[in-house]
Amino acid sequence: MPIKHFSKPLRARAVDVAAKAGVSGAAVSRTFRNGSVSPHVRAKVLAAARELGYRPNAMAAAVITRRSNLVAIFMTTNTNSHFPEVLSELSQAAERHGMRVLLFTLDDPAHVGAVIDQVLSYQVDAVLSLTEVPEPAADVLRGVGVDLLLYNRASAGYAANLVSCDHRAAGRILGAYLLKLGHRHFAMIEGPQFSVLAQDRARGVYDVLAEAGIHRRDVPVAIGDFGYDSGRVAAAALFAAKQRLTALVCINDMMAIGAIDEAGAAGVRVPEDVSIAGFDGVPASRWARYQITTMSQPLPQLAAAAFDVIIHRLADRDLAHEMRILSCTLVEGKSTAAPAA
Amino acid sequence: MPIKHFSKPLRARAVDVAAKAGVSGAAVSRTFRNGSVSPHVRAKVLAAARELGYRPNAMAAAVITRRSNLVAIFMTTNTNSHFPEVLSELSQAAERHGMRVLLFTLDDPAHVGAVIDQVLSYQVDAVLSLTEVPEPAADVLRGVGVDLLLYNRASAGYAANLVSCDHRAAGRILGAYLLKLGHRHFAMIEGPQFSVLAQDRARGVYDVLAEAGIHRRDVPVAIGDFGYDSGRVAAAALFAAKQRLTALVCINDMMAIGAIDEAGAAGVRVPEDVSIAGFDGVPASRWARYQITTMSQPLPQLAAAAFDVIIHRLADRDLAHEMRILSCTLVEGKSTAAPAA
DNA sequence: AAGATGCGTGAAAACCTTTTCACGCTGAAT
DNA sequence: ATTCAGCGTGAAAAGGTTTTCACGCATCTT
Repeated sequence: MPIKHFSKPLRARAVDVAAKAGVSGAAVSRTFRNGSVSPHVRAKVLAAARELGYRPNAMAAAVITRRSNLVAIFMTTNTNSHFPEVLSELSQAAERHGMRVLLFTLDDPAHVGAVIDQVLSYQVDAVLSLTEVPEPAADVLRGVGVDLLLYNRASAGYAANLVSCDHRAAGRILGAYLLKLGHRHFAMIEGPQFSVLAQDRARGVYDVLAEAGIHRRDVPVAIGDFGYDSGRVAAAALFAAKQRLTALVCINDMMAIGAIDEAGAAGVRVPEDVSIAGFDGVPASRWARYQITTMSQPLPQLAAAAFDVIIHRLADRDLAHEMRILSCTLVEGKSTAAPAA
Repeated sequence: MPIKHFSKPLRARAVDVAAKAGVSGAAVSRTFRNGSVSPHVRAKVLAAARELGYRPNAMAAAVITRRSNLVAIFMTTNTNSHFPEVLSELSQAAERHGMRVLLFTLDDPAHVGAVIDQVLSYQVDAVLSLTEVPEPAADVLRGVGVDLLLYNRASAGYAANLVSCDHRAAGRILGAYLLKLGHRHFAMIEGPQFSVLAQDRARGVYDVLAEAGIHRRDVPVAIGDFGYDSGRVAAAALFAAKQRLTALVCINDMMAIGAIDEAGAAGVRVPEDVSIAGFDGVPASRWARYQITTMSQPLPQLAAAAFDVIIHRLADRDLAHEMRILSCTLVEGKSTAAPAA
């Protein structure tokens, strides 16, 4: 008679509830899984369960169901701007769909194999990644039939599901807004080369500028790394240049904030001398000091869409890859205005 | 023969590996759990496992082991300041101890019962909370023998494990620093009444001020809600008051940032006219524009200590409650200086 | 009145692992 | 030469659930 002495206070099992209610274990299971049970039996089961403090064992259920109701979320330390909001939206969206969030940090590239092992060991139903997933890892997931959903990134080189914003369109909208204000002399703080998201935003801006007859080569560019400090450095370089400049587009809010602070230090007035705009809609963009004009991302809708896709595909296995692209909305702050005459 | 048609590509089981390796299932289990296996058998098992892409099923293991290696983390939407760092530190610390993080949002008080049900259903080994846990919920956890660890909060009314900073001592250190600079005219932006953490910090400051002969009633106070805007409003009120003021202590960095911005708007120079200091050490406190003097929290050490406690108690059940208090360190920024003569 | 239909129910098989126990073997102690 | 301890191993039980299947019973059709 193996496995006998427990140190934990042992919890009630379905069979205990069944005994107490005078029904079979199957009835208990059906009651908790909304199967068809007569109201009479259901009441008895519920009463017994309450009395015993019974809670179904999700682990045991997962073993037989082959569904854990777990979604792995991949994050990085060096995380994107509005992390708390994103994570809490996701966790609540998960909860609404009866799923739970298992969190993994995907920092060390050498370690990603081990993470994948853990993820699969826990039988997650899907993986949602806030960060790049190396192709080999994605291959492993596909190999065992676990869905991978890229969250708010530009699509990877390989096929995967995608829920993201239309960053290029956001670039167009922001560019158009500045053009409409009357700006003709632009500069840009772009993101790292590898960031497709950053490239998309920039491309949108350039598109609409080109349509207005402003050539890309006439737009001075500095490159940043998405961080505050790099925004300051980049802005300093652009301000120092001789070229006339009335509108500075920063590829994310953090760098826009750095740029505004640099403007303050350099005696450049915002928005009187130069308009500065960003992307993201991070909380700090709304601080009274900054009030940045920015393209804000629909965080709750993104999270909802993500679980929509996940649930959808879980129900209807082997569907084609799904992509959901949402649009960003322009938030008119006080960092932009018509250029001086 | 129930349960026959799988839609998922089915994964290799231990018994499959055993068959391929020509050993028993027990040997496979022992190999993966570092039990005693001869090198010869271990090699055969590993080879077969690799070939089949086998990964142990953590769910099935949890059922029989009664250990899930899962730690529930409770967060809130309206989250504390350096959330990304905290969460990534915790997730990595968990990984180092062979544990995984299951994330829950504990926003809606009416909903906390349901969350606890889920937590227990997933057989988590411990709960680590970044937020207040209502006493009834804590009681339920204690009732089933699941450890509750309060993370960076002042202790709750009830008994629980605690890993936190010595906020009162931090208050003392910061107060002493300002006194040493020569300040005698203080004001304070405190936190909400209900926040014991905020009260602790304030108490520390008042303690050291009193020892220097400055009475609490001579320190003007404004109350904020930890947010940027409330920092501005509070600072505006204090600047407007007649009373002389050379040092403004804000109970967290976010409000200190608001206060600095308000000073800028009100024509009060920092630190020439007034020194401003905060608590936390959030990333924005290091932005070139602010460079706040602040009491920084030892985030990595906190996370490590948390899992230390969890592992420790898991190994040695029914130990007394454990408390680990770490100290904060003073970061001298540029928002403080000796008062003008 | 006889058959068909439907629904709620319980017994038992199934899910995938871990752990106990007994067994055979080797090498040490008597 | 015998007993003893120690170790690696496999068979089988255990863990807590879900699901199938068959069965009884009531309701509906002709």
